[in-house]
Amino acid sequence: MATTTETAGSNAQRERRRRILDATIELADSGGFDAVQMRAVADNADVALGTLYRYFPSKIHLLVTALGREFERAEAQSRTRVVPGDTPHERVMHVLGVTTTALQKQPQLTEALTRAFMFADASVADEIHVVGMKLTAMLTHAIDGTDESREPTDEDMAIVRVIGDVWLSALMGWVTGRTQAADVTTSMDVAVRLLLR
Amino acid sequence: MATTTETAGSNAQRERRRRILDATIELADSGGFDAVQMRAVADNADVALGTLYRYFPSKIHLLVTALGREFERAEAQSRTRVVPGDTPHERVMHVLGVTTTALQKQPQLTEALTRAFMFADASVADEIHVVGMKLTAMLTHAIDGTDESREPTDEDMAIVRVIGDVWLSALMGWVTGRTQAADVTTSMDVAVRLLLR
DNA sequence: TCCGAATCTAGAACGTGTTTCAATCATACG
DNA sequence: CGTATGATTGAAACACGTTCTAGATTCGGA
Repeated sequence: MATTTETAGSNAQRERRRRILDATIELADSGGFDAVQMRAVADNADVALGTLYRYFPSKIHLLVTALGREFERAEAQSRTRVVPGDTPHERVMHVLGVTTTALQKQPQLTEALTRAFMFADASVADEIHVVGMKLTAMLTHAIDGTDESREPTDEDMAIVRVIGDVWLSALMGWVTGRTQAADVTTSMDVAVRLLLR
Repeated sequence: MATTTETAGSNAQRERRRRILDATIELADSGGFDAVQMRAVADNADVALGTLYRYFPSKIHLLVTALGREFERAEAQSRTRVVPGDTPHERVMHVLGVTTTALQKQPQLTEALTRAFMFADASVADEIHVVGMKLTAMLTHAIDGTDESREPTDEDMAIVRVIGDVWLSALMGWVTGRTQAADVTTSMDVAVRLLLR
């Protein structure tokens, strides 16, 4: 297997990388996007500012990479369980509900990661793609339910993409303080009802 | 009628405000979000930096207000015409197609305004709301077609909101360079097909 | 017309993302 | 070992959004 970014370099380098991402999450969790200041991340991770920039070329790269790591964790956990619910609608809403509840418990972290995701440009396309794949995997798994053998249809994929778009918009409204947390769930419910009928 | 922000103040003040927004659009059109630098806007509009900040408390307010003015213009024009197409699907796609084509002709401007819209927080809620209403008006008008008497149903409104969310996500992908211009149209077509059936 | 208040101007200054650079340190290779 | 190569450090410097200040200008009301 080709060495990925996570496993490349010496032990000391992998350690530095981990410390940087840990510091990023901790700062984001405590104070949101604005609290993730590059000097503070470098200090908390015990690296020099220049080193931080050698590992992550911008604040956006840093945060989107951290988002990928969190998503990785969430998706791994979700993969181990059967999604409850008798219909695709129920199952999709369950996944979205669980995820949204988790995000609401760490609003500052969610704000930081979502803002970074929204601001990311083409140079972050790879990390963005990772996140998109994980979300797609979770949602198609929910649509198909326990029928492991069923391949997601093109229609399933299209629906999942639209749901993802609505979810991002709803999150955007929430993290920017324009809507309430409950509105996220409402939006998703309406969209899922329109799409899965 | 209550004096709105656009009509308040002396002639000189209305002139200053117009010059500022004109300079904003011009800079955005030529170089996108990054080119809209507050010092440059102030210079091009022949006002002092402090004055610019007296009129618009942040770069985001400035750009979202400019977006509102552009949307106002587009919606006024669209109001004067009958949307061609025999079905809601065709008519909605026509409106989205025309709008998307227009945006693609000014990619830098679109990038600047879309990024500002995405980044706007609660303090810009009023300006955001204006934009949302105009988009909703255009789309419900397209769904209902020539039947002026028909009131948009709750379902219509819900569909329009979902379409707006998908549109924003698609635009986001495009202005950040992660997807091609044609992908915007494709996304919209898929979403509209799923929603208007 | 004159005065006080509001507005405008020019410019300095500050915070944070980003870049740069010389000096030091770590590592691999002869 | 010794050395070359690259990584890391510490610190300065730059860019741009934003804030602040002191003086000039404009405006509305007595």
